[in-house]
Amino acid sequence: MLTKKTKYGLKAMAYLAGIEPGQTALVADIAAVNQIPKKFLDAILSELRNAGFVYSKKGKGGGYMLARGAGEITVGDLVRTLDGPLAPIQCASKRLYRKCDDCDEARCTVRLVMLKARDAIADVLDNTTLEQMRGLGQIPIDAVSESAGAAMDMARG
Amino acid sequence: MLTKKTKYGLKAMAYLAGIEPGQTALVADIAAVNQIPKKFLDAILSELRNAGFVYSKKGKGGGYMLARGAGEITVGDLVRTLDGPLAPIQCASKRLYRKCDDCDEARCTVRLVMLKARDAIADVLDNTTLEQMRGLGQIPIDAVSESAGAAMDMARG
DNA sequence: CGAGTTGTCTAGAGATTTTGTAGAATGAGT
DNA sequence: ACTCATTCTACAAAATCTCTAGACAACTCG
Repeated sequence: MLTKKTKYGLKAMAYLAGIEPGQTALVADIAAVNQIPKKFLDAILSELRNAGFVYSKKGKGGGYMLARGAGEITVGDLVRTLDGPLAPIQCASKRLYRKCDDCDEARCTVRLVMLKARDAIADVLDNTTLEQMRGLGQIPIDAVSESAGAAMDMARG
Repeated sequence: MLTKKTKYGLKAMAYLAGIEPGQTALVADIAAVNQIPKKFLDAILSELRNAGFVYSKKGKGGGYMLARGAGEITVGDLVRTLDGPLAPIQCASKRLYRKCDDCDEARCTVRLVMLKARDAIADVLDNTTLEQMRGLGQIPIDAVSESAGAAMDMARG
């Protein structure tokens, strides 16, 4: 399960993807609209800024904006930044791999299953950009929940 | 990320799936072979027992065995029992759904993405049985007799 | 029956992570 | 100067995770 921090971060990024390009949004506004504690969101956006996803400007007329186009930021990368590896267990992670100390890796069947789970998760999250995520809000719900594959194709298209 | 508890539980179940049908395994042996703290494993197996996945017998000659065939127990159900929902966020869960309080569900794009992630995860874990998981670990025989074989022999006493 | 074996249950300790808050500092604009 | 808004450091309550202790209950064997 993702932490609230990650969920808040994704919602904030979706918000930023929705404002006019070149405009900035205030933390206070993002927090109010999405029901996120303001100070907590401060820290989250700060982290996203250090990771290069958003650009910030202080003072009057300041605020946050995306550092790149919404079509060039994937949900997968945001989740990795805020929540850590996509894989269910770290020894099954590809980008944030770390050896686990309680089993022999080559023969650990749990790891082999989780490797497949990781690929399935990454296939969804790494192929969904902020722009596509926003687009999901305009699709009738039953079309999304009905078939993951069909929805994916739509999102990719 | 899954907790260690879940990982331990899966490893223990894989172990039980590997012994002769009708035989029991001691907690102490499962713990030793898989490097799991014995008392912790006690609690985990107890939970799996309450959930109906394993059968236990007290006293001399006792121990644990699978309550059903290894082909009838899915990794997904084990993970749900030990770790909770498969979905990255609970409002995107199907079997363990719970409303989230910080957003309007129908329009929450984060939820819609995580619904697809959930489907992808469930597609892997619900379609992988303990038997299939064990199959993933099939390796050359000479490699087995080395350390795993010795450990197994030790475990069977 | 009695002794040894093995799982069961309750309780909780210790560590870590999560979810925030407070308040001063920094930089930008007017 | 003054205000606005992000940034930084520090902290703390709450929840969760990981693991242990110890008494207890059920079982087998002789």
